[in-house]
Amino acid sequence: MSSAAKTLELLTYFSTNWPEIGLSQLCKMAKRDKATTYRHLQALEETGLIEQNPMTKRYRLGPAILQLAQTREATVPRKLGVQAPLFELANATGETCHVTVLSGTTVYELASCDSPKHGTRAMIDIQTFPLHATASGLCTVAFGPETLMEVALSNLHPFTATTATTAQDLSATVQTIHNTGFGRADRSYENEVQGLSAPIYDQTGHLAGAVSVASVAARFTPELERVIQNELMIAARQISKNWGGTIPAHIEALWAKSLTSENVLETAS
Amino acid sequence: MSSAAKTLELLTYFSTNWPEIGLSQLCKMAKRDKATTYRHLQALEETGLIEQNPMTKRYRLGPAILQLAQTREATVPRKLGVQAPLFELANATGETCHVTVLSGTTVYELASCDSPKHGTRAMIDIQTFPLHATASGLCTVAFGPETLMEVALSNLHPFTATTATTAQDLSATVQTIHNTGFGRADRSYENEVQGLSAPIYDQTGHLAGAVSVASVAARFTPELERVIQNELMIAARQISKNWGGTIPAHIEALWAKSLTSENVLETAS
DNA sequence: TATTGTCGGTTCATATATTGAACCATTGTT
DNA sequence: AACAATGGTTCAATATATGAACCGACAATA
Repeated sequence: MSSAAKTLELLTYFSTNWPEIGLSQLCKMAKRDKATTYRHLQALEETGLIEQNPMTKRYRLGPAILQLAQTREATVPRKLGVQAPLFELANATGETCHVTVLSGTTVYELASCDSPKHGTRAMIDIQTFPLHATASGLCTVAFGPETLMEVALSNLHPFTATTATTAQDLSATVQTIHNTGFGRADRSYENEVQGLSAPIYDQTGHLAGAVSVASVAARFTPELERVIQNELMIAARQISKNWGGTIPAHIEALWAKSLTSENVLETAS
Repeated sequence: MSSAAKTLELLTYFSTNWPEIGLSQLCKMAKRDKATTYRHLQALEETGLIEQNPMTKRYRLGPAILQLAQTREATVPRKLGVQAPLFELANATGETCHVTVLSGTTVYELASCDSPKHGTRAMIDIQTFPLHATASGLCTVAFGPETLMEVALSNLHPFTATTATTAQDLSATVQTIHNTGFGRADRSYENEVQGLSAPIYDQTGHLAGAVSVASVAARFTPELERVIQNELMIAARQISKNWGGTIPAHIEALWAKSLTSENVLETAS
């Protein structure tokens, strides 16, 4: 691992739950030497990516981050096209919703929106989504570049009893997604969370990310699932449009089929 | 210079004007070897700080930036408390306004706001403000930590004919600011730009940044200066309040004195 | 007040990771 | 077809990162 990579990795330890970190603590977290970590922090501080709180002597993310974020959003306007549809989705479904983006072989959270409807909510507080265990991740594997499957296989960490931990499990799960057009994670990342997701496309015509709904598993029903799928389609289409892309015809076909068969199921029951 | 620092420095070459950069171009800009730069870019890409546009093969800022920005703003809510007062300031003065923050010994731009009032505007497109040549920088030197003067002295780059380039010039300029409570830069960064600024404080009680107005020098008059100073005080007070601080009494005293003497000047003329 | 533990920060010999000239494969231009 | 860009890769030389031990400051404890 390069020194630069080690330095950059330090940034990932900062989060809204853990916004300020002291030197010693950071050493423990990163499992590195104090002197090394200190020098890395200094390099980060020089560029303004982190700064030291003069009161507590602890470190926190710095102002340069905001600069870069502004440039990023000006370059690739992603968040802008996400806010409204995501808000709609959260309200329509009454659940917590996320939008993730694929960069390289990693699925990053771009935005999330909680619905105020229920007291209990599915809370997901991660910055990168595991490919094999979350609805977003699985959806990305299913419709993203081929190479993602290998990456997913290289880390099959078992989060819960239903996490796919073998190549067979995973490819079966992905196969289902290929057939339905919706990502699905049945308590496979957290025990009480049921995830559903749909792919998002941008102007390149390739998959750019996913939009997902994380339901509290206890109240997940087939009716709710249909509602969510319906809203996911709307959100995915809108976000793709805002990003300069469209949902490919083969996905739209899958969705149409999915809904039809479910309607049949419904009328049968 | 550490390898990590070199890696991080690459990020500074991305801006809204120059949002995507190819490997070779970046090498030229950073004056580094291609192999080195490539490895550095890879390190940045691994953490999602940059990504490669799959169409053009060029690099651009990545999605992880947005994550970090969200965390930063949740940790230290700066932008939030700036938007409204800055907008007011731009409208009231009819000029381009900036808010800068001090982190370590560097003055970063946090936000800017153009007024639509005039066809010509003072455009400043930089990410870090030179301490010795801009109103914000000078104001920060004047009211920030003592050590800033040394840093300022170590780089007296002559941007224009009126830039302070000697220790005497600089300390005279800073002395004036100490006396008036307003930063001032008379065409010392760009030939057509006249800058005025006021300090901002946060809950630590120390200087946290500056708010500034960049006027087109051709239309700068004593009356406009008074208007701007007045609006700067309002903005500085409001932003400091939003950041959990207040303008120290000695600064308020300077401002009160400044305004009085100017009123005298006005009635005299 | 002496003791202990922890904190942020620093030093220096050791050894490991970084470097860059030269090279390759593609692509687009003349 | 030759040329000049581009992005990407290799490997010996060496410059750079590393971490155990150390320091001074502070806070809690006895």
